[in-house]
Amino acid sequence: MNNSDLKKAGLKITLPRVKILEILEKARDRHLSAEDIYTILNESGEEIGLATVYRVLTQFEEAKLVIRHHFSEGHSVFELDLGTHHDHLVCVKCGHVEEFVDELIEKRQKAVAENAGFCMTDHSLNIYGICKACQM
Amino acid sequence: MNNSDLKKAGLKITLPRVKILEILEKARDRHLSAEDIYTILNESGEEIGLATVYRVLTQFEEAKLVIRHHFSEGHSVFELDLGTHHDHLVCVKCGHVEEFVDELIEKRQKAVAENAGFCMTDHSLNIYGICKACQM
DNA sequence: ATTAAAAGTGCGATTTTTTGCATGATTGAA
DNA sequence: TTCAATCATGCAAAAAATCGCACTTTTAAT
Repeated sequence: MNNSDLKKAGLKITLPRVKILEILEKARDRHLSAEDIYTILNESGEEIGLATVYRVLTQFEEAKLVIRHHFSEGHSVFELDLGTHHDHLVCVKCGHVEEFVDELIEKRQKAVAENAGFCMTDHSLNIYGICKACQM
Repeated sequence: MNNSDLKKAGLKITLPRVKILEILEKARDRHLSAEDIYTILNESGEEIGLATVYRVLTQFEEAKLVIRHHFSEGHSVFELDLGTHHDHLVCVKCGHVEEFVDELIEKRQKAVAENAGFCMTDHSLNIYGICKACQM
């Protein structure tokens, strides 16, 4: 995920966008909220407004550079969209996120949608719990 | 779901709470947001503040009278908690919600969590698509 | 019925997220 | 390079969601 991906998406290459992409790259195991990203930017001395962070993330979502998730915390969190579909295990204590794919579940989802007469466009499965590290 | 359920939850029986429960009862096929409920209250002439609606819904959630969902629209929506776990098919056009349970998916979820060393506390599966009615 | 304790409500203030607008930066063509 | 067109940004203002506090209402014991 780099500047040429921005270009492809019809977005100009600007400091806020490059920095935000970098931050998302470095946090692949931990999905970040807009506020998280804003804090990280501030701490590294970048003078980027919170409004810009929200705006950029929304644009990235539209451009399919990132995926927005609505975990049960309330606010949205974001991760880079690497094109490979997956579901999530979310630790409710530390926020750690693990990804998984289960073909059987995928298959059954399709079947459920079909049975109900739905034309499936998307789906999201989140399993919440306490991760290994937090159990100790 | 009635006044005695409020009592059991340690909540006093007040007009806002009773009215909000009634509204949720009548909208079982369509999950409502706080704003939706506020609008319905206003239209039926009740002078209940938006803050109260948010507060009551949060209390209901804590009391396990309602379940809060984070569908992809962004804001939370609520449904009565009738005690039977289920997942959701959500129509992205009309907001219609259908419930389903698939034992195979349930089983696989447990297995996935276990394999990852997670102690599962909860899970949510939403399938988004166009419902039968909206396809015509 | 009366009443005191506890809990709930509405209002306004606060926080969180989004938007509008004037200024400033990026881009590709000359 | 330079320049004009276009798009982005920051700020302040607006919406959306939440919280604090003074005032009511509910409750259940009398």
